[in-house]
Amino acid sequence: MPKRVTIADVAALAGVHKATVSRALNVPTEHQVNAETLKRVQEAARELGYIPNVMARGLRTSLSMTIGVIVPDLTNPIFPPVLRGIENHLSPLGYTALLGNTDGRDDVERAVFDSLLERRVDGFIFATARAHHPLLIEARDRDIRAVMVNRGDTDVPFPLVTGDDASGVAAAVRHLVELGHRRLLHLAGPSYLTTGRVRADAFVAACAEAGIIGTVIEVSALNVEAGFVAMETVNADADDRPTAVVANNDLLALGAMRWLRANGLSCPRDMSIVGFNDMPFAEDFSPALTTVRVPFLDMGAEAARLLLEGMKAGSQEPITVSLPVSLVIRDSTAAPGRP
Amino acid sequence: MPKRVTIADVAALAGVHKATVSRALNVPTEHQVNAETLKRVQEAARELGYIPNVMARGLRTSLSMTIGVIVPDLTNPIFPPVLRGIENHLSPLGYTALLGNTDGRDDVERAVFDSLLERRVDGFIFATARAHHPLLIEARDRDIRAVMVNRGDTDVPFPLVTGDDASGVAAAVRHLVELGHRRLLHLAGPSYLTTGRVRADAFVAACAEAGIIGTVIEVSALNVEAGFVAMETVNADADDRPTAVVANNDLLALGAMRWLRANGLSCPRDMSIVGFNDMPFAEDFSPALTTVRVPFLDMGAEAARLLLEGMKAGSQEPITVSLPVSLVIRDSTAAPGRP
DNA sequence: ATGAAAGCGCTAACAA
DNA sequence: TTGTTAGCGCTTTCAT
Repeated sequence: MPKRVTIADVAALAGVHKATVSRALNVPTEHQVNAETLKRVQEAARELGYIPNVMARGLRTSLSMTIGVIVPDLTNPIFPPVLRGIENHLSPLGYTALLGNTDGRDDVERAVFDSLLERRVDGFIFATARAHHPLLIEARDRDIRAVMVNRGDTDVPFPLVTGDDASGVAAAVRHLVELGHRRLLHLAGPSYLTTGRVRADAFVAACAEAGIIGTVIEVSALNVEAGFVAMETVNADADDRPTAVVANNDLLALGAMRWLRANGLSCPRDMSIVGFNDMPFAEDFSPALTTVRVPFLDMGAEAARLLLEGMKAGSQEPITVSLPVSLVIRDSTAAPGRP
Repeated sequence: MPKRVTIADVAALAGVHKATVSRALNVPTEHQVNAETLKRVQEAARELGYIPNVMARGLRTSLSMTIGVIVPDLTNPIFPPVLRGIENHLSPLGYTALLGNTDGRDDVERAVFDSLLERRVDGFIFATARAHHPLLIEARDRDIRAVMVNRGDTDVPFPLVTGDDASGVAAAVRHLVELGHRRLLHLAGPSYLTTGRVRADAFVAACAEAGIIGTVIEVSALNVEAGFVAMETVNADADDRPTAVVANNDLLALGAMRWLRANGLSCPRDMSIVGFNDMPFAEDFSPALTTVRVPFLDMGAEAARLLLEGMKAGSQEPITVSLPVSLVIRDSTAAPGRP
């Protein structure tokens, strides 16, 4: 809509050829331009309010300087920090992130993926990986540069940036055992998600090591409702019900809290709850949630770094970068039977 | 990275001219192509895995089919729903949203704005408007199509989509008065934000109408810390301290809650609190927050609709669309002096 | 209904 | 150091 000033206009005003303008206005080539000419071009550009056209440049260089970021749902509070981390790393390098939500649906993810391909993104960051994900397999077959974040795929050789889930769960179990808990319940994420499996395995292992009883229930989805529903399988009145819950994520933990309330039970007096992620405002929940903090900002930044590295190298090692997590103890955990 | 199939390859395989392929593959022109040819082209495209190059198309049509969305900070939980609303409206129409965070800094916003201009976005949605915003004035001078969302500018004629703030605040005050409160405090947003002023004015008006005492404190920023800090101006021990707080948004309300806790006071027994926005998980706070629900998803969708409408029309009426809000009563409000 | 030709704005060889 | 030339992949007159 703004009147379009092109490189030709700048060239005319500066009295040089288009190519010289191009050279002058691009950092990597500006040094091969006479200092005076450079100044003249820059002034002409400023005077005309010249704004380079990234589409034209991209067409010529076959580089869009954009990265496609595919997430299940941006309203899940863990993803904004990941995205911010990605952008923090990309922006200074001239890259822009193109966001796509899938709502957890394969057909939507396909559409998003295609749309991003049409925009010729230079690489992808997937937060939607799962076991044997067809889309990731296709991406690999197309020889696309990509990185997975948070969750991984079981059989696709893209780099993965994740939190140290096993340590996190182990720390949570240890914390509960130290408080005196002996019957734990794990609200496990769906087993087709690597986070679901890894954390469940770690839970079982940690319980075994501590010599206590650890039950696992697999939820149907990673949201508050699913957490509530999963809790309905425990008998609220039984004497041998679990005294503490380790949830696959904070949303499930929230669901468990709501279930307690709905059944006239109190957290942590009647049951302790530990979440995972330390999502924003977890400390403001009722009660403040004990949870495992995952460094999502760093996670995003590291994913972006790794992707760019792979793009530059022209090839990618399928390494897994595991970021340290930490247990944040708040008010949702206490010794069993005590407020 | 994927091997690049162009329209020429498709043309060759289908045995037609490039132009025919272009016509066949674009919905608005496909009808001017012979049915048989059309089929042949589509098959060739599919067989080769042809993916149109949006950059090339954009260069030719000078349409990028992208919309720039500028928000202060995506990790503020009210913005993801707005963005989702925008995308929900844009995607089916072939548009993509390009997101930019400003962190509330003018220089960052400038950079984001410029970067979006370089990408030749077809229009803007600003969630960063404020009184006399220089950037918006510049946007208007450049004859750019834009819409403001949530907050407005005082002197720029772009359409604005907002919640019905005045009604929301009035409902909150009425609710508190009905509970028996007579001394209210308003944590007002910065006065350079239209939301800050509009809500503060509505608060004063509502208190006047009810014939009660309404004090206003202007906070320095719209976050939890600022809410906490602002509350430190009230004397926790005084008998005539306010019995209820109406906060400009949920984050400030949260800050007020933390201040109560820090001062050994209880909400709602010692002080009732009403937020604004009904951000995600407001119902899980401690206590569950009474607040004014704003339809952010609709807000985003309406902003996108309005923008596209203005783009098509070639001109924009500076109308204000005010979306209805509703008071959601939870546990943070009660009669004064009672639990 | 289809083809021919031009050109969107830019960069990258190659010359000079 | 600067200019010349060509072309990235697509759409769009204008012919046919």
